[in-house]
Amino acid sequence: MFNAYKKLYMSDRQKEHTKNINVHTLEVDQYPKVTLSVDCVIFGIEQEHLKVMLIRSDIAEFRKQWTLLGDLVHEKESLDEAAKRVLQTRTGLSDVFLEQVHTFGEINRHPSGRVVSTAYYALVNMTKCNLNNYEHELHWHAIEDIKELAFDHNKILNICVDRLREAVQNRYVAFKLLPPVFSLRQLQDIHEAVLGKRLDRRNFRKKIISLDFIEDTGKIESDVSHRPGKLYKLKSSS
Amino acid sequence: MFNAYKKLYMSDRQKEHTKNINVHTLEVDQYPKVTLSVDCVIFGIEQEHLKVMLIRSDIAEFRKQWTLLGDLVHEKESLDEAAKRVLQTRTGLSDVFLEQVHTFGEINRHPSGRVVSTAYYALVNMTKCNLNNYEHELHWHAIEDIKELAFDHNKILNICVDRLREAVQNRYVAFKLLPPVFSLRQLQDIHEAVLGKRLDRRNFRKKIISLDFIEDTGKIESDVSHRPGKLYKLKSSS
DNA sequence: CCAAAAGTGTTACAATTACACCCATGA
DNA sequence: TCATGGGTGTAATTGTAACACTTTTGG
Repeated sequence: MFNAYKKLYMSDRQKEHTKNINVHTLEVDQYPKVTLSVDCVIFGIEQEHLKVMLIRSDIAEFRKQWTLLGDLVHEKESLDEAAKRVLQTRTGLSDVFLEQVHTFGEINRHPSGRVVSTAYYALVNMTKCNLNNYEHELHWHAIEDIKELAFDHNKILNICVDRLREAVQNRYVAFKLLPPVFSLRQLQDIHEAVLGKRLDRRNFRKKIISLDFIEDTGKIESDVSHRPGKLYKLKSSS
Repeated sequence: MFNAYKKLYMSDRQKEHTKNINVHTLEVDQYPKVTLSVDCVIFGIEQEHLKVMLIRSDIAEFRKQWTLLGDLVHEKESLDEAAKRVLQTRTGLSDVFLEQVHTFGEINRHPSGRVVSTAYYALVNMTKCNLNNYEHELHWHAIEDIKELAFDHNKILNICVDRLREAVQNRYVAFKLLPPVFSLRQLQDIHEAVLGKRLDRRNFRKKIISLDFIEDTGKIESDVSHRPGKLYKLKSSS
């Protein structure tokens, strides 16, 4: 009743205004639509270097420039599903670490028309990837060697690298790359590659063990030409 | 040449496959499009409580339920611009703290059809807001009192509250709410309201002063019925 | 002089960093 | 026996958390 009363005092212009600005009060069919894509920043580690998967663009404006792996979002799939699909198509992998980072909605970021793109990043085991690199030279690139990418992909890549580093340091997502049984050296190698710096072995061990995620299997490495390291596994509660 | 050679060995199915999955190699006009919206979680502080601006939905499915402030993204505006526009339209404010958080792309999140929505959050000075609450009951709600919202807006709100708390603690965004000259009590009140808990006054002062963002103006509060606090301002280097 | 909030310093605890020697293995 | 990397502890530093009394103002 109080609201009805107020409405009497609302000008037509105010009404019009209020009506038009709230999507949640209206049907959406007649509204402008845009093309949506996902871009996946697929990270892997090889020889203690953080690498990212790139492909050659062949649209005219960016001929021969490298780009991230992306695709348009289909009509009947969510953003997360689209990102999983791109990852699965390019690497053959599913069930890997994949997270949304940011959505890039500038009007002119794509030369062929308006494309809003949501960036995801993934951390995958490169040795398990099944690359389909017949066309467009799908390849891994060390991040320190990457020069200019097509579109706004340098920006996207930089944001995703920051996010990956944050996730490795604070959420220990590097565990997701490990085999069921692993040495602390393997884990430390991943951390060092992602962070791009060496870590103190003693402090690293102390920290990881204090997290109480892992337990000693009693087994050790074999076939190494030095003292073999202990092998650990995730605690069942993790 | 190496690539051309490889192509000879690529099956038609592989070619088809590779071509279709990379948006960056194709024109986009013929692709499926979706409706894009932004949802703004507009935070304010009143009486030491964190509040958020909500409005009543009037689409049938959610009649009378509260929703965040959203709108469709226009054809010629970026996501950031759309979020600024929503904020400006609802509060009359521009130049406030506003950041993108996450994009929600589930297929059935909106009952009227597919709407992908990018969530932003803002922290505004409630006393400067010029609310247009004639229709749909645009109002502030204390976050601890919020029950069920329309759409997936509880989820969006929760993620944005977490983000705001992180930003206040680690990036000190509460400074953005302060007038040019302020007391440490004002700053602490904002922190306490956002975090939902009391902070130790001595530790808080020590921490803030150690950041070296602010300097003493030499002035003190007036018109308070107790010992007046010192007034500070941001250092010019900040 | 009373009520209310401002201002202030020390101690304990936790987390992080720096650092050097011996050990187990394969070659 | 040598080269390689594994395994380990301690001390210094830094950051965080807990805690109580005196001061200044208005009423």
